[in-house]
Amino acid sequence: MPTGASSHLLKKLDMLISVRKRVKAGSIIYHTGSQFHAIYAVKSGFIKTEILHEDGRMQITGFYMSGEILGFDGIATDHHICTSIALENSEICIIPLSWIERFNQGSDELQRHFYKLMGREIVRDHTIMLLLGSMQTEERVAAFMLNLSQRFQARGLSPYSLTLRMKREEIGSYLGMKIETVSRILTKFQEQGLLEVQQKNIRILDMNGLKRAISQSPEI
Amino acid sequence: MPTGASSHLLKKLDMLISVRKRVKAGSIIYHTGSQFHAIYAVKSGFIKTEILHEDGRMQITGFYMSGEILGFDGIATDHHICTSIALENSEICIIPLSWIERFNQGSDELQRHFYKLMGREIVRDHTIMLLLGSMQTEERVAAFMLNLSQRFQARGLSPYSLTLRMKREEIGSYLGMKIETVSRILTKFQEQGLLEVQQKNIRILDMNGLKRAISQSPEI
DNA sequence: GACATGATTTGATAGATATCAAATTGACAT
DNA sequence: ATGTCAATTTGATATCTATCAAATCATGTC
Repeated sequence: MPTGASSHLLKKLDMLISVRKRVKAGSIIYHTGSQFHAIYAVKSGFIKTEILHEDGRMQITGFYMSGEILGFDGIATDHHICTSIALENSEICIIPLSWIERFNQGSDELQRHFYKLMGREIVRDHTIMLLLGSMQTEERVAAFMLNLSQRFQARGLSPYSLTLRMKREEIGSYLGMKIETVSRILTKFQEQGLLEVQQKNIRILDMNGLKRAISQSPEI
Repeated sequence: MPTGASSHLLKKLDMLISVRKRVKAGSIIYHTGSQFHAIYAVKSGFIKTEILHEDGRMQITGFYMSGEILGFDGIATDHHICTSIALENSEICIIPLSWIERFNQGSDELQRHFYKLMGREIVRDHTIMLLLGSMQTEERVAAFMLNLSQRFQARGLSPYSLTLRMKREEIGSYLGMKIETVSRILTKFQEQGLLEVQQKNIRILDMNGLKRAISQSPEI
């Protein structure tokens, strides 16, 4: 899974762009159907994006933390297909479309960076498709924890001590399973000595064990 | 689901680019790990892309038909994360990265188009994530058939008569289910009078019935 | 501290899908 | 036509996950 820290570009953007905004936990950054006019870089905090099907079904499509960029879902149609909501008090950088286009005219490098950022979103999505389409629930949860661990580590935090900002239900939605299943698997991992679970605080006790939990597919 | 016909840009590209190539059924257009240097527009035929997990698991991430563009999975890391294989004799346009960048310098409109094309891939991926994460197998198959139907229609073909270019196993991989399940559901749909199935030829008998098959999720 | 509320966990059971095995079909070469 | 091989379908069963119900826990309020 991609670590997601796009430090190189973000440093550039940081110098160029200073349209920062604070968003409170629970507040909506953009919602489905709204006009697309910017992408958003997370400076601090935790953001989720979710997509809604006509029949009312909803699925969380991503969790974004500092250094990651959301909002690309609006480019294709000029309207966002997702809703993005802050999971805690967060700080975001607003990067208007017009800026992107203007910068691109001037800089080959920046232009290529934006392509890469979008490309990263595509890679991330494909990884999730693989996860949802061909892994079992335990494997998905293990992959999720390892992914979070890597992203924490990429930010200078401990890869062994995770503070979840989302509810069990949101993990379940993201991973395509019910809340009870998430809970049971966390309990099981704890019993196996892979994790220590205390509400939203997860301690990874056996990193290799978690990795093994992914690879042990029934087939092959 | 997105229809995927990006006729507007493709007409432009058609005039600008004439690096066409014929690919035989079964041949690989690019493979996982290979250097990214171009994206590919399908002129005719049918292409699949698949992603491979370290432990050997494989999943098909997309089927591409005329007017659709593949290869964006390589932009993020400069190396493709998918392998793309022609499902029948096909014709593709090779659009080198260098051309894209050169064009963008000159034309705002083309530049925006490329962003939109990548954005479309992201929307497509999110739709599949929703499908894999929160639909049951019957609903997924129904959604798949309706999606194909729309894409056939967008190309001037009958939306009621579908010729599948992929095997049942490939449908299963794409939809996150086993081949037997695909087969059983097609049989069931046929018994319900929704479809007429003759090997790879599908006739849609009840379009609204298929749509209803998607929306009837157990929960609301 | 007792209470109210929402989140999470746990248990029992039902339902959906995978697995395994076998039969059938189709395409193609001989 | 006949045989061969791959693809597909079908059936019986096992496994996994969801569902429903209840208990427990955490948090904030009075």
